[in-house]
Amino acid sequence: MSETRQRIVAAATELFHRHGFQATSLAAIQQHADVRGGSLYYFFRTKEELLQVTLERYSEILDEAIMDPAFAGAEDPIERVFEVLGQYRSMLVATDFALGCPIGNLAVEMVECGPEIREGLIGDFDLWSRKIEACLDAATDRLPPGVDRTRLAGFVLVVMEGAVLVARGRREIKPFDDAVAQLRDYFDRLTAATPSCEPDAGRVGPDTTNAS
Amino acid sequence: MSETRQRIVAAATELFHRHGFQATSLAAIQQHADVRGGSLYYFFRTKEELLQVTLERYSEILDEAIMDPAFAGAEDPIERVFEVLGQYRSMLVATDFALGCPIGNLAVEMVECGPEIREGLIGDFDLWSRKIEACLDAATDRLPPGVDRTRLAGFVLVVMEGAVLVARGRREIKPFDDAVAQLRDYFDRLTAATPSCEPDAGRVGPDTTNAS
DNA sequence: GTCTATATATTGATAGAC
DNA sequence: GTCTATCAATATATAGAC
Repeated sequence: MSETRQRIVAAATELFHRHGFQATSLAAIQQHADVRGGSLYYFFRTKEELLQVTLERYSEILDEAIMDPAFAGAEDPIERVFEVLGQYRSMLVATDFALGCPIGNLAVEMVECGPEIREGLIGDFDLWSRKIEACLDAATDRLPPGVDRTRLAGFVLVVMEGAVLVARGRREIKPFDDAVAQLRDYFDRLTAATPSCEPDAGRVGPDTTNAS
Repeated sequence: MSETRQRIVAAATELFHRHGFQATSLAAIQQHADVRGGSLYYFFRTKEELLQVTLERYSEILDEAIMDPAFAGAEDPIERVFEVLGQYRSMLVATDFALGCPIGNLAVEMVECGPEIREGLIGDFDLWSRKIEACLDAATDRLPPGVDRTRLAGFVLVVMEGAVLVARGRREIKPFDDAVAQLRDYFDRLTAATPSCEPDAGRVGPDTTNAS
């Protein structure tokens, strides 16, 4: 693995995340990677081929930057799900909403693209969902018997992407926090739900709904 | 109001929605509006100024294309919320995932932009949320007493944006349908919830969770 | 108001020296 | 492998005739 190639991928990874695919020129990538001239084409035939490699790199970063620190922040599997959301919150606030979800951004931007890009996006979405689903699997006994955990994990992904999108659009963290609080209320009701009327069913109260 | 100007705005409205802001050239807009040459600059000083007008136009289209037909499809206020989501589903399927939410797309794409664009995006988000909130207000008696309906309306927006984003990224409608089904389950649990243990609390069962 | 013609900058990509 | 030099296309925006 050439060290030059790594610098190019690292630069593309960051700039595509920050500015998007179209808004990032190859000249900017070359400058950021300290590679002069068109020697970028020695490693990648087109800009889209570079994006393809970047999408594979994002699957590695997902663990390093999101999942590992989130899982280290909590033992409880359901709390880990919300720790993951907390990682995105931290990224939004720390960068003043400059950085959102790189996969979500590209899913919006790459309307017309080759099949390789599409497969990369789907692969990253799959990876993300599976990590969350594993948490839900570990909490099976606290969820209602009939819950489709794959579907619920997909719902967490949808809420994360939507919350990041709206928060970045509005440039304020409140809509993100509100969405997470609402998802928390849903999980509270799921974990409190019981087939019949049992003592601790009283947790389904109005309080959890209004928690800020 | 010049008729030429209207044609330009209509062309920009469609092309920005379909291909995005950056991917739409002014030449394409001129061609689509049947306006030759740079006479576009008689009405708009910059491309971003044209986008600004387009954002105002989207607030009108929201009623025409989404809210009016959705509200006509159901009398029940909560059903109307899900009819709104159904409108986005129809748009995704009918266009083979080419058209998503124009506001959501621009919220992702317009990272660095002038304050006018930001205000336009926020205004459109506000308008959308208020329409949903009005539905929730009409269903106050069926929701738990303490529910923050503004926050719940924001959650519906987040789920819609996230569901459209993931469905378009994956190019399949299933993640959208799954997210809507999960939101439906949440609403079922909300409307079934009662302060204490009452007869019809049995609706909080495992069945609703697995409904496809 | 609408047009033609064009300025100016930047884009992704290529050719070829070393 | 990495560089310099450059191509051809396209972008936004402007000037000025009619």
